[in-house]
Amino acid sequence: MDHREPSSLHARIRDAILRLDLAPGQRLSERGLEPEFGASRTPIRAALMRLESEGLVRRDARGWAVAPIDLDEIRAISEFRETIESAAVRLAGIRASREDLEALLDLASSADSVETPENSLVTGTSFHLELARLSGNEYLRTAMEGVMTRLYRTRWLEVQSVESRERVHAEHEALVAALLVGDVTGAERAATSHLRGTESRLVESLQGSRLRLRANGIPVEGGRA
Amino acid sequence: MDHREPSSLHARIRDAILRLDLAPGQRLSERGLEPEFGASRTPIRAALMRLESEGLVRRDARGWAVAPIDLDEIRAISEFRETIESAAVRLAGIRASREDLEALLDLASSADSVETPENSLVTGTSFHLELARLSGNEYLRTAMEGVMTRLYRTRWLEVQSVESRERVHAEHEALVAALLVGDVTGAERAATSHLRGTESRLVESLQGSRLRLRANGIPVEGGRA
DNA sequence: GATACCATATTGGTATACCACACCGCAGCC
DNA sequence: GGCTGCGGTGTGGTATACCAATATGGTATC
Repeated sequence: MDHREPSSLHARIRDAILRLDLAPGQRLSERGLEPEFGASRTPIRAALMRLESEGLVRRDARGWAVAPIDLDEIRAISEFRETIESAAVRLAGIRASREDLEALLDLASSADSVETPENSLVTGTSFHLELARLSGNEYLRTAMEGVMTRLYRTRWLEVQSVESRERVHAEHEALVAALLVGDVTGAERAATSHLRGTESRLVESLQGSRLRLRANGIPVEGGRA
Repeated sequence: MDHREPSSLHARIRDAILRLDLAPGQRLSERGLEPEFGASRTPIRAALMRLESEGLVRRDARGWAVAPIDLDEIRAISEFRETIESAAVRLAGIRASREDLEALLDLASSADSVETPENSLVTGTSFHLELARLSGNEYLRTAMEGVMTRLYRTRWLEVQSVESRERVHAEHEALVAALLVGDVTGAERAATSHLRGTESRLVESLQGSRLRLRANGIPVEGGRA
């Protein structure tokens, strides 16, 4: 690290996991993380417990491990997400002000989200999180946050190609456009088809890259196909 | 407690909160809980952190406090719950086996759930949790668990009258009955109207008992009415 | 050569000492 | 009499020592 570290320990370990610096499935030990993150066991333990509740880290009889990427889990989360997101769209359609929606459109239209995978990932996350916030329901927002966190690592695959990034970009814009003209059912439909397309492409890439990921030492569990 | 304590520290503090032995809003200190629960700060701290992630305890600049009961939050959770529950019913209608549904009907029909407030509370919680489990989606189940936990304390009010308990009992039976004959939309409708009725009665009782609760030193925040 | 056993290192779990900060009350000064 | 400053007390945050359980690897024996 060449600059100071303003983030909390939790945020730093979280980022290491989300950026795949800590590989899925990798075992972690509290003492082993001490030198790496320059903290003692107590705060590291606290961070791990919080990460456990966010689904990024697991604890078993043998100790801690970075949560593996599991195809069946991805499918279940995607299904859950569909519920959350369509409720969020519906409520946002009722409650969001025009200014809110225009700000959301700005976010969705942000051109540089297409430029790099990381931009696309970050902007896409913000978009869905902001949409959930506009539902006016804090619990929907929190649920969406959990979903985005749990899907983040696999979405690295989704944003690799510029075509994918452009498609996501366009679908986000279309969704907000529908909301802006008061077409809530259209927006819901746009959200659902966006998610279904995204999920199937995600699962496909994941299946396609299982061998590659495994070759890099990243275990990929589950998956019927 | 007249019997040994097999439960984890987390479960014991959780129960104390849910049974209102620890009052909503009450401040907690890590050292203060040591003698009360016979553990040292480290595990108490761990339990508090977990309870924080479950929404039963809060942390602010001044320290820890039992989460207050807030009318606006109840409304938001109820709205969130409607989303979760109707998705759960729909998926359970698709995926649950006949045996699963019959077991659920047994649970819903259990006569002693009407007898005492505590029975009604416990059985009702199990019912909705089991229903969510039958959705086959672990994330829906977890979300339902969070919802039931957050609503548990206010539901003490709902289960006071025998009429309430009987009504809940009947509505649960009707919901499963609809699922058993394959009437998924009917079951969804039953769930939604059940929740809406429950919520409005809940909020009403809560408003009605604000003064009483406050008189007992239990703070009740929020509420437009 | 295989197997059983024992020493050891590593794990998370717990207890506790110390720290910095913040609030509160009392006392002394203006 | 009121205001200001200072000390005491209580808070969570951190570091660390110790414990029990377990996995592991090497060695000795059969």
